[in-house]
Amino acid sequence: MSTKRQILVTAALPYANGPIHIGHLVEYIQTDIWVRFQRLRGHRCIFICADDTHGTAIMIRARQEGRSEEALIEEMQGNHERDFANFGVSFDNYGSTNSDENREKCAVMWQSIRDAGLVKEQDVEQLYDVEAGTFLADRFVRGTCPDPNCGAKNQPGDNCSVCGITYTPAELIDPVSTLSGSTPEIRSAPHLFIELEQLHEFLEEWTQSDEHLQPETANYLKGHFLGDPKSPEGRKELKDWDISRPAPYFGFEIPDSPGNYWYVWFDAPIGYMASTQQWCNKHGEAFDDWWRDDATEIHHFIGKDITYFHTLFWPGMLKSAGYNLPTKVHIHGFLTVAGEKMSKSQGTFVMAATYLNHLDPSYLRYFYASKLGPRTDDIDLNLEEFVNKVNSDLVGKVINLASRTAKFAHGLGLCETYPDDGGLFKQGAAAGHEIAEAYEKCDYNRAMRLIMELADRANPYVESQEPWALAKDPDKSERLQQVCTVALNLFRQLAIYLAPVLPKLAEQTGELLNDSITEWEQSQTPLTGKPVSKFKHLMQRADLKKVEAMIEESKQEEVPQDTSGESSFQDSDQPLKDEPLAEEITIDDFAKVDLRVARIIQAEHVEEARKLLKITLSLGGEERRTVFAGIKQAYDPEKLTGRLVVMVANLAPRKMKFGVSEGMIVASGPGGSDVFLLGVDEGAQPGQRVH
RNA sequence: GGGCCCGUAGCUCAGUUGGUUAGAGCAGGGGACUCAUAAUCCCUUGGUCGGGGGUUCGAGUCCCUCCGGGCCUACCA
Repeated sequence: MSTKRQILVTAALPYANGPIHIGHLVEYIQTDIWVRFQRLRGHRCIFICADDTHGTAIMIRARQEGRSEEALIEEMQGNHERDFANFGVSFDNYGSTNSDENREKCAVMWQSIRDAGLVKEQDVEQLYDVEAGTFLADRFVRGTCPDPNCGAKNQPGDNCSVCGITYTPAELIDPVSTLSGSTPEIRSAPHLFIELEQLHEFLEEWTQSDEHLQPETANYLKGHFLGDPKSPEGRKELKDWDISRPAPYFGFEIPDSPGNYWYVWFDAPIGYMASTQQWCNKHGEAFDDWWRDDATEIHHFIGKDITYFHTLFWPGMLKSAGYNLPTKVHIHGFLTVAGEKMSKSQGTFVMAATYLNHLDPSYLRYFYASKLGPRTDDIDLNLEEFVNKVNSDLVGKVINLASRTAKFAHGLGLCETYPDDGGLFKQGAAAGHEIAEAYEKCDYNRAMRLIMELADRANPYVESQEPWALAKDPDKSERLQQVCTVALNLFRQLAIYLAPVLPKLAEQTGELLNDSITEWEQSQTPLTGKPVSKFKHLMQRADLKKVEAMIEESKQEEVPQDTSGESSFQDSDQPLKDEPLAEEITIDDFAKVDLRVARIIQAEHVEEARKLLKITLSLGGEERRTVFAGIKQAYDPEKLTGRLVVMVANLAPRKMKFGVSEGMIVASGPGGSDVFLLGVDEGAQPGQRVH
C-alpha cells in the first residue's frame, strides 16, 4: 500500500417517492462495503449520496396528499436516512437534490453546456390538463390508439399496448387525463434539448476504452446507442435529449428560460456534486479538489436500469463542463427473491424497515457480499440459502473461533509473544493481498470465499489443541494461553478482512481484544499482550421462522388483513393512485361491454411469447373463443384448465403476432407476475352474461 | 424477432493464457469430541463439466450448431 488515493464514491440517489426496500439495499450495501474497504486501506474516501426529489411524480403525489412537495420529500428523506443508518451504510454526506447547492451546481453546469453550443430549442406538442393546470407526462394520459387498424381504448400516452405502435400523446384519440379525468388539449411549448450527438466521438472513446465500464456495459452501449463505425450497420446517431419541462413542475426553473424547469434527470446526477459541496462546506474542503482534479478518482455505483443516464449523458455533461469524468461506473444487477422478481403479493417485496423488525442487518450485508461479483448479473436471495449461509459461515466458522476460546483467555489475556501456530497466521496474512484485490474489483463473493477458506483452517487448529482439556489442568495454563492467543488472533484476522462487510463485528472484536480495528494492515501482525474482555455473544443465529415472519409481514402490507372487526381493513390507496378512476359513464355505455362467464377448456404456452398464454374458452355448448392473455408469468396453464373466468365477449377480434385474439379475460393487477384473474362463485355457468 | 450473458456434483459456485485421475462450501451418509450459539473435527457418497459436431497430440476451457434459462429491446398485459 504505497500511495494514498483520493476517492469520491456515490451510490444512486433514491427517489423520494417510496421507501427503501431490500432491492435498493443491494446497491447501498455493495457501495458501502467498497467505501469501508478503501477507508480501511488508508485511502481518503468519501461516500456521497442524496435523495432525488424532483419531477412530476412527486408533484402529483404531494398534490394528492394535500401537502407541499417540500413536506413530502422531507418525510421521505427522514425515512431513507433512518433505514440506511440501520443497515450501517456510512455516508459522509446525504443531501437532497432540492437544495441551494444543487440549484447552483445546475446553473454552472447549464451555462457550460450552453457555452459549448450543445443546447437547442424546439417546440414540443404535449397534452395540457386545463383543470389540473399542468402538462401531462406520457403516463398520465390515456386514450384510444390512433392506429386505424387497432383503435384500442384506454392506452397510455406513449405507445399502444395492443398493437405496439408508438406515438406522441397528442396523437391519441379521445385522450383523458388520469389526474383530473378531463379532456386535455394540445398545447405547444418550447423545450430545450441537449444535442448529445455532438459528443459522439468522445463518448465512443470513453465508453469503449475498457477502463471505465464493465465490458458487457460497453457492449450494450455500442449495440443500442452508439453503433459501431466498423460494422455494416455503421454508427448510430445519439438522440437529442429533452431536458426541460414547462411549468408547473417540481424542480428548478432554468435561469435563462423562465417558465421552464430542468427535467429531473438533469439535476439528479448533479446532486452528487451538490452533496459533495455540502460536505466540503462542513469540512472546510475545496470542491475542486474532488471534482476538478485528475488525481481524484470518482466511482459511481448504480443499477443497470439507469445505465443510460450515467454512461452517456452524465459523462457528456461532465466533459462539456470540464469536470472530472467518472473513473468507473460500477453497475450491478437486480435482486430476485427465490428466483423471481420481488412481488408484493408473495411478500418478497420487503421494505428495509420490515426486514429490521425481524432480522439482523449483518446477515443481509454478508449474504449480499457472498453473492455479489463484478458483473451486472442479477443476484438471487434464496431464503433457505440465506439462513444456511449466515449460520454456517459466520456463526459456525468465524464467530465460533472466538466463542470457543475467549472464555478461557478472559483471565489470561493474550501472550506477550505470539506463539508458534504452524504458520497459520502467516498464511492468513499472505491471503490478505488476494482478498484485497477481490474487494477492489468488487468481486466480493471471491473475497468471502477466500476468507472462509481461512476460517476452515482455523477451527481444526483449535480442535487439535484441545483448549478445554488444557483448561482442566492448572499446570498447563501457559499452553492454554498460547492456544487461545493463536485462535483469537486468527479470529481477529478474519474480523479485519470482514470489516468492510461486517463493521459491527469488527467493532465488537476490538472491544473483546481491547484493540480497535481501524486498518487493513492490522491483519498482517498478530496482536499480543492485550487483556481479553469477558465474552459476549457476537451474533445471533439466523432463524428461518423469523425470515418467514418477515415475508408474512410484507404480504400484509399489500394484502388486506382478514380480521373480523368492522371496517378494520387497511387497504393501501396505492392502486387507485396508480390508476385513477376513469371518466363517468352511463348505464348504456356499460351495456355495450358484454361480459360473459367462460370456462377455460385449454391453456397453453405460446413458446415465443414472454407474457402470453393461448387460451381456449367455452361459452357453453359448442361456442369457443381463442384468447391470448398476458398472464404467463402469473399462472401455470395446467392449473387453469376447467376454471371459470369472466371475458369481454364482444370485443372486436384482434390480430396479434401469434394469432387472432377473440376477446379478453378480465384481470386486475399491475402486470407481470402480479395479475389476478377474476373468479366466479359456485353455480355460475359458462355463457351467462355479467350484468 | 434483434442484442448480451449463462448452463460444472441435490443447492450455491471455483476452475488461471486449452495440458496429467474436474475442485470448494452447504446439504446427504458414517464416525469422533463436548470448549462453543444442536456449534466443531475426521472420513465419505455424489458430476458422460446442457446435447451433438469440429479444431488439436490434448477441451469444462477454442469454433459451429441445437436445447434450456436469465437480462435488455421489441411485441404483449
